[in-house]
Amino acid sequence: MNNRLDHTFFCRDSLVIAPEILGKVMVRVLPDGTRICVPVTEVEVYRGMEDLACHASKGKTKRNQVMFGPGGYIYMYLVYGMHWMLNIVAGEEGNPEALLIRGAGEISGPGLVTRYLKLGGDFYGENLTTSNRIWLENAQSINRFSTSPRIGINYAGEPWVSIPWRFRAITAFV
DNA sequence: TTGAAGATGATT
DNA sequence: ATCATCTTCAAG
Repeated sequence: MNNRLDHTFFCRDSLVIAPEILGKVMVRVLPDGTRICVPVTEVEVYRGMEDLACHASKGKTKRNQVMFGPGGYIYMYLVYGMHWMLNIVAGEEGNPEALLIRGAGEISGPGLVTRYLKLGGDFYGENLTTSNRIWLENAQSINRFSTSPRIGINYAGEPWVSIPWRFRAITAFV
């Protein structure tokens, strides 16, 4: 009974994955063996070189290179000098897309999610389909969700600031 | 080598 | 509305 989501789930268009990943269960095993299981409740899609809000839009760099690989890997990065962001790489190899995890369980906010799950830079490049310390398990997806523009990306300009690529589970249905 | 700008969160 | 805090990347 292996319930873990595999590459067939992650190696698809991020816009297809986004609504489906809501409600899937993130499992984190701490060094002491403690297991934290929380459903994903909010994500944002960063999709391809043309998306000026996506870190991959300026080309491949040491920091964003994992996004250019196949889906199912973790892209971690630090913002504002203090908050680690957890992203799940999506799509086929060569197609830089990722889902920023903005909410999980009762936690709201991408920086708080990584703090709660004890995730940092050492998770950069982690393979979600084989890792023994973090993965996603299948569960019924949330079929009630809302979409809205992404947060904190005003620098990207139109149409990227307005495009509704933020997907939130409606709390009452989580 | 340097500097400006962040995919935020807590506080005023 | 402001600030903490520091890596990344592009410019010089």
